[in-house]
Amino acid sequence: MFSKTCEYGLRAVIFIALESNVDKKVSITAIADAIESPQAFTAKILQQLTKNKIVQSIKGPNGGFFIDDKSLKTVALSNIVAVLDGDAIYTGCGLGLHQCNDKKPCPLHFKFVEIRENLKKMLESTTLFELATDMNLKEYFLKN
Amino acid sequence: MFSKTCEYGLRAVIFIALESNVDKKVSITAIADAIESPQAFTAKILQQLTKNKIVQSIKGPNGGFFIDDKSLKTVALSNIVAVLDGDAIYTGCGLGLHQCNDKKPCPLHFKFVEIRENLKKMLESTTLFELATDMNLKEYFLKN
DNA sequence: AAAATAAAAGACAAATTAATCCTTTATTGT
DNA sequence: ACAATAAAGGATTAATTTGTCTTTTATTTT
Ligand code: FES
Ligand code: FES
Repeated sequence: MFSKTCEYGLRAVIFIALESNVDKKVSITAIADAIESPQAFTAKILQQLTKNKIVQSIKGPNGGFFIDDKSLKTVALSNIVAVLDGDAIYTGCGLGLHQCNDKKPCPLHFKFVEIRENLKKMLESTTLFELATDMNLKEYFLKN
Repeated sequence: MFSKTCEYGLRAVIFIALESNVDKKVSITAIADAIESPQAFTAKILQQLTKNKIVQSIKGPNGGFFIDDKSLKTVALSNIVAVLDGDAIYTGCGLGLHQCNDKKPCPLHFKFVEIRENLKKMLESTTLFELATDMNLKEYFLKN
């Protein structure tokens, strides 16, 4: 479904969101440990997300990654996926045609678009704030 | 969503199904041309599908690929995806946890499982026969 | 100012996926 | 039997994704 980059990215951001919710910044070491991902690789991913204003970062002692209150409420999972995997998942043809198109549909088009739209809506409607608060109520895991 | 292998495989099989519906066999050249895919690569994919009894093949003049009437009715898209991409798409965690599990769910689990199940059901309920007859009624495309 | 900390940046390396090319095997028609 | 046809099989190459390692830049504490 998603690339490894995107999987690690989503997990990392969710973890940062959780900590940001209690005003903590987290280092790349702490993140890689919490989500059980290759540290250097995860650092690269967070670099991209920082450039794209999904997360914020501060260098030096007591620095680290965090997400400001506004972003926490406005950033949805769809935004993260768009940055890391592009929008093929939102607009691409399930059978790999160059153009997904109602007028020139592949045999799976109408069935596939339905699934794709549901996925899109789900990602768009899931904000970091929702996930962060939800994780305080129920037990969820970012590694296993 | 699917690998290139799977995309080409699905398109190829749908094309073969269409032709088999009118008792025609098709060569790898005709297939690659019809679905606009790299010929040698598509040949490899069909080799796998032949081994897994999704399609049948006959060598030599007047040979080619085809799908027998029984397979046409019993083979669903889910079977093709399973052969070419494995079942990660049916059982894997959306955030890439090693194990997707109701008891130790990732933060996206319950929302993601719903999407995943819908995709699974769609693929399971779409048979080659349905696609082949459907394509005779409405205009669908296997390339663009 | 110097040392320590932590992310950013850049250059590589490894692994996987996508794709090609060449040879072999099976089948058919002449 | 022989030439032609078409898939099967094997080896190789190319491209992309995944992952590592080292250096640089920014910030803070002493
Ligand atoms: S054309 Fe294939 S999904 Fe739209
Ligand atoms: S644990 Fe992540 S989808 Fe089930």
